Amino acid sequence: MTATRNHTAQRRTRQRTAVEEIVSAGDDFRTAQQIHDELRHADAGVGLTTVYRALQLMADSGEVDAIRNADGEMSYRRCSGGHHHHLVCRSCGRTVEVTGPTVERWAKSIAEKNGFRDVNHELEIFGTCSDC
Amino acid sequence: MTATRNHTAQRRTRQRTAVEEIVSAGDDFRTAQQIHDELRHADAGVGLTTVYRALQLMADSGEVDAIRNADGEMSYRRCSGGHHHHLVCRSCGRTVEVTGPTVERWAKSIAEKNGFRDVNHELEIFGTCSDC
DNA sequence: ATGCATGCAAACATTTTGCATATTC
DNA sequence: GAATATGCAAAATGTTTGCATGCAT
Repeated sequence: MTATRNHTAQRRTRQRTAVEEIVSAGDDFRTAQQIHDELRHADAGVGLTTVYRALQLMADSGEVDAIRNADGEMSYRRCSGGHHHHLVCRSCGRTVEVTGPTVERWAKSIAEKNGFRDVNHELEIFGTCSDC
Repeated sequence: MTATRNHTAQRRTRQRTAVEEIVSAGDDFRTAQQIHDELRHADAGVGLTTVYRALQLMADSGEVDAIRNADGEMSYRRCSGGHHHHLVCRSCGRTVEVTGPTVERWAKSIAEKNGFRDVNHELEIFGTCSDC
């Protein structure tokens, strides 16, 4: 058989590039709609549908982190690389990435103690930041 | 001034009781709609709107845990009391409640180290359970 | 030239709200 | 009897999909 195509053939389009640029530019989580607004503001001419689709693809490929905010909306942020968690200010929304071997180890061990394998976890810490 | 009423005067109604019973009966997270289905099935005669409202009140008062599932729907589960986290089998959905002073302390300390106050957190651990 | 990507509008799904009516206190 | 709770239908919200057209390859 011929070489297996990695995934789907990703095509480089003006709008997909625009979404990537906007996402890469920021440092915090933004919803698809916020990103669409910014693109609109920059006259990038990218439809909301396309933004949704682009972000989904980017999330699938691990290019961005996708989390769900308190309102149940998806938020996206460029991924800083490794595994990490988020410390979110519940007042202004400021986000700090945190990592900690402590939790990693704890989660893994408690899961295995319960007979779970192939473990991973999601952690969000909420608080009020110093500016608020 | 007259005594301040604690919150709103909660009234005991047939339907609110029915929701509480269904929630107390189960052990896993269910969406408002699933709970409504079960009530419907039991001919409890409780409207979907009421189920939503009842669950919101119960969540506010800490009577149930409310989390958002992967699809962004709210799920509710009777609260076993204290603060805890969930270990979820990604194959069969089995849920184990876990607690751990380790994470609690870690989350609190890392948050405060970043200048965050009034901290709380949400943690979900996913894995494959021994039965799967 | 081929076929994935786009974008509009419409479909969808979940949750919330307005308001008349029923029920609890 | 006063005030809250209910329930329907409709609104609101966020996201997805169908399909004709455009564009990258």
